[in-house]
Amino acid sequence: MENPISSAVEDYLKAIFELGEKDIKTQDLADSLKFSPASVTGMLKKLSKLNLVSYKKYYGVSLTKQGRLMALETIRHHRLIETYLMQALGYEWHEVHDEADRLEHVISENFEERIAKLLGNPSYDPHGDPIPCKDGIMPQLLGQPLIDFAVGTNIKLTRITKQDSEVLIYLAENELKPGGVFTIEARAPFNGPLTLNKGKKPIPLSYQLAKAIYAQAAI
Amino acid sequence: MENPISSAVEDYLKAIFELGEKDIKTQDLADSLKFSPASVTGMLKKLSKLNLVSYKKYYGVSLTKQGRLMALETIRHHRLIETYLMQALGYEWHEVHDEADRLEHVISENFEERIAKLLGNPSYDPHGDPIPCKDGIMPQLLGQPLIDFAVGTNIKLTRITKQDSEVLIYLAENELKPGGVFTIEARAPFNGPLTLNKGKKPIPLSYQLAKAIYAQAAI
DNA sequence: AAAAATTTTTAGGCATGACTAAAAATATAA
DNA sequence: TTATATTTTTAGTCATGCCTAAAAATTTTT
Repeated sequence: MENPISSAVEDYLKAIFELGEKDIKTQDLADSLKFSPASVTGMLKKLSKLNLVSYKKYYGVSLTKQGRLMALETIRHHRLIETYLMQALGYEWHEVHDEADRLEHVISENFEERIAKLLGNPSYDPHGDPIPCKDGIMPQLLGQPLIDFAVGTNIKLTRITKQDSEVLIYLAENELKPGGVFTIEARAPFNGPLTLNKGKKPIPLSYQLAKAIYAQAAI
Repeated sequence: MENPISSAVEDYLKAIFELGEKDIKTQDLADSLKFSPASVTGMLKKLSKLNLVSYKKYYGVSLTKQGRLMALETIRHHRLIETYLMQALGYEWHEVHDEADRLEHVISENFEERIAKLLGNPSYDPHGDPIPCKDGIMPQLLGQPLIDFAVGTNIKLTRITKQDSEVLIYLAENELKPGGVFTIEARAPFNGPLTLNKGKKPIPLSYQLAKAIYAQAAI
């Protein structure tokens, strides 16, 4: 009767959470999970029956309070694990995501607590993503997209919202990670690339990429 | 066509390996895995088709070379993880087994290598069980069962072949773990209990338990 | 060696969770 | 507003891997 939650369910809840507050469309979920829309519909019915999701046919889904909490727990696992892999096991930035995607479903409360404590209960992971607290409270998102800053501004990076290996390797090579301080050197018109500088050589970033990198104004 | 190996398959291979060299009976496997004999038969047919096992109906199973290597890899994962959990995360002895049983199926080669290196490529886990090398070579088993030693002998514990929480808690409380040095103080006749001593108070061990604890003669 | 007991296998089911193809609903265009 | 296009759902499959009940093979007893 009281079945344990499967990783499939956890993946759906996480994906719904990450698609936002509004009513999520079947298609968007299917794209995000790389499943067929038909499969998604099937699972949504199941999640609905489990009261993890509120689902209106042809209209969209959103998480119930319970489903949201469950999504947050998985995300907490994921982000703690990513932090731990880098901090304690010397993983590179681009290596952590896939590993965390598997581990997040199997670690115990015990494991979670131990690594959280060891890391000093961090509020942000190595990408600058907030790590939800155990009570489901999410630390605030820090910063705004790079493209929102004027040329000449000094900024401190807060968050990188990309996880493609190639991008992360490029960024890591240029020390573009949360905490890094740079100046916005230039910005080409018509959604052209943006150039950062740290005193060394300038670092060009495509418009798309600059939209995915968040920062705060710095001294 | 080329499917990834499931954890179910890994569990079967591990169980077969741990039941020994000889032809393993369906019933023994079923008991060990806590599945019905019918389910075991079904899976054995599948493993046979995958060339992981050589299976003769009504007779028994044993691992093929390939299956053995796969079993050893899972066991290596398990034992490295147990070692890591205690050494790096401060787990208690009795907490590691279940956690390792879940993690062993999902960690990457990368993870395995990193924790192995961090631990200094250990050859034995916290229970004294040998950790297979990556090439499938198993370090030798150390020691003999406690009941093989004469009263008065000084012994060094090498291996505890039990994983019941309660037993492990009892043993840990009395510092009975691999490396511990004791004297065999007494042994009751007719397969009665055995008493160890370390200068403090004597530690009684049931015959059954004493059979499951291995040691070497010490100074 | 035949009968009885035990073990193992076969047969048939079920839950999970993916898929494709076709039907139905909704949204867009004419 | 009707026709067309798109999205979503339904219907039906399939693989995995467990289960129980019954049949078949093997082992033990008499």
